[in-house]
Amino acid sequence: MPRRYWLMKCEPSSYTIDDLERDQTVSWEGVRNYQARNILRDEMQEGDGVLFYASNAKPSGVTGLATIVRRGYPDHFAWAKGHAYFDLAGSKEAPVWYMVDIGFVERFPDVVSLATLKGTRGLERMMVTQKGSRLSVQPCTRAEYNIVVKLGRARARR
DNA sequence: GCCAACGTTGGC
DNA sequence: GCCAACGTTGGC
Repeated sequence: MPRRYWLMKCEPSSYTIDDLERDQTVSWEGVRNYQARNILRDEMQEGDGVLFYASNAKPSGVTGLATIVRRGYPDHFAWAKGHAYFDLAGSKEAPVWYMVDIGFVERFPDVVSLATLKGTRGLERMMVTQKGSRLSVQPCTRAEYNIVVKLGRARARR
């Protein structure tokens, strides 16, 4: 299986690339959307590349890179009664929701803003640049990933 | 804070 | 199975 690439969103009020740099690895629980669940459960593999995206931020954009360090496994918070991520769907015996672990790779010196992504050739078809794109875990192509990495690193040379 | 876009729920 | 109502996401 060749290395694949993803974009994962998180609001800075919950977790940031700085938090990930401090923690080095973190479990990505709490995703409660079936399309995203399918990606977490079935598609992500250890070593895949992740664009770490800050949503609802000033500005929103890609703040760094991560990688999948543990492929999909059941999100046990889904059956923790009283927990914010508790969900009636599924059970320990028949899990519905899944999570992965991600690891820190690199923090960009500056955020690559959504406006920049939208204005960059080659990213016109990237999911995050489309209007109304709400999926919190999105696939992207290797070409798109590489373009964003270049943008993120280029800013260090200003 | 506003509101458009989206996913989910539930009545019928 | 349709679709209106609702709650959430997330850009601005």
